[in-house]
Amino acid sequence: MKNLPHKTIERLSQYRRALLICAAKGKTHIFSHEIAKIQHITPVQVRRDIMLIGYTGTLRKGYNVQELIDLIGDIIDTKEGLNVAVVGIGNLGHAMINYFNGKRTKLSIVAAFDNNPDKIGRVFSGVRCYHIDEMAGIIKQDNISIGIITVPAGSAPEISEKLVESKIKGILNYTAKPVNVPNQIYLEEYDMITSLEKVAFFVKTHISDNS
Amino acid sequence: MKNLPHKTIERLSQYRRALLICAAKGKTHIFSHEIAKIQHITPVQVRRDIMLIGYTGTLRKGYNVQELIDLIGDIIDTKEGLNVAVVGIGNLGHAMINYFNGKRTKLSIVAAFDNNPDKIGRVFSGVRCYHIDEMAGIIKQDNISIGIITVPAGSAPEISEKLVESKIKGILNYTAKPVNVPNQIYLEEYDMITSLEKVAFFVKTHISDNS
DNA sequence: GAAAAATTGTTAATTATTTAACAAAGAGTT
DNA sequence: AACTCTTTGTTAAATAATTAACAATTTTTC
Repeated sequence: MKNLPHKTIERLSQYRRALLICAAKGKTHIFSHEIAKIQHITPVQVRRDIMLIGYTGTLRKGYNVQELIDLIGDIIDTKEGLNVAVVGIGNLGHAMINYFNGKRTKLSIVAAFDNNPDKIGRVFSGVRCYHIDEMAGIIKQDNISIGIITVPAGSAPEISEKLVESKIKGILNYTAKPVNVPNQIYLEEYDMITSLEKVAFFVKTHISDNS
Repeated sequence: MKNLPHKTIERLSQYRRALLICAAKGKTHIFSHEIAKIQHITPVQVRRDIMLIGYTGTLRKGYNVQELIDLIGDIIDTKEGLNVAVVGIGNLGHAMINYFNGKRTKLSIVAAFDNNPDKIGRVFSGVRCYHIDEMAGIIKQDNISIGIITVPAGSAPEISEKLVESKIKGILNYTAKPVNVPNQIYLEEYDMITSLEKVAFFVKTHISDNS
């Protein structure tokens, strides 16, 4: 169980989300093919992922929903939780904060940063916005481990540098501009234009090869 | 050159973005290792991707920036372009529209849909918002091929169904809830919580194995 | 003009991920 | 109690993606 594949990690997060919904509906057990259906993947893949984390279901009854939720939590969460900051309170940053509001998770967005004076000091969906220059101080004070970059693409490198200086541990960069960070910092980049262009490509070539 | 790997498609989109910036700066040629540096990948991978699309650089001079931009365009764009609609004008939908504004690309967001009466009829960053019930009509009339779902997770299945009925060809689902579509429709799903949980996991296990 | 350095293009090897195959075993059926 | 069906867990095979290795060739340097 030492080295889980990256893809498995992603799926575990998704399984958990689906399982929480099932639990809320009062479902106590679930089959691999049911999870698979929800996630549009194969039952084998679900079973294999679950095998990798060392959980065992009951033959002909499936997996215990709550146990599986808890186990996934043990794997992907930290006990104490991690604090997160959003840098850039535009629409995207705001969406990010809203997204998390109410989601009970071990990840909490505890601060936001921007350089627009109109935003400094205001509280957005429960998250206070500070000036970017206060970043190092707040990140230390609030023990923030992860920074989400949602500024305009042009400012991304500068922001990422500031996050690095502030001793951040992980960065999620949502701008179209790739940033460079020392490699003890975990960096994940995602860009919506690429995704849309990818969809466009497959629409163009009318390949329909996803489940 | 028939079957490009999915990952290559994504990278081509990213290369092009980087190349456009280079071109704007007046750079006429670029080496594989320069592109690699920008994208944090290896030069071999860049060369291999470029090989796959059948382009050939000049030994010791690198690739012609403009030619490469044009060729990538031939591959991932359609000649006439494709029209896109955003469903759900919350922060995320709004971010999506802004993101695209001014980006010269063969993809145009030409319509938005929402069910909030306050938004119907308004124009957001140049994109008119219609009621969700008008979807089928507008999608047909404006020849829209791709739908981006940015509604609250709970409404995703319903919206996706409406898009399918409207004969959409590709869907990009940004909600945390996976949707089911017939498989001649290309579906791409992305969910920010999963990404953030993934970063958290790798921060937790302080693995620093990305370039 | 020979040698060294740089850089592409490509095949082969490696690694990562998914899928197939199937044994094992519980539950229901006759 | 034998038979059938279902579903898990796991090994093996297949597929996909990345990386290594290196020949070929142009430019630069001596």
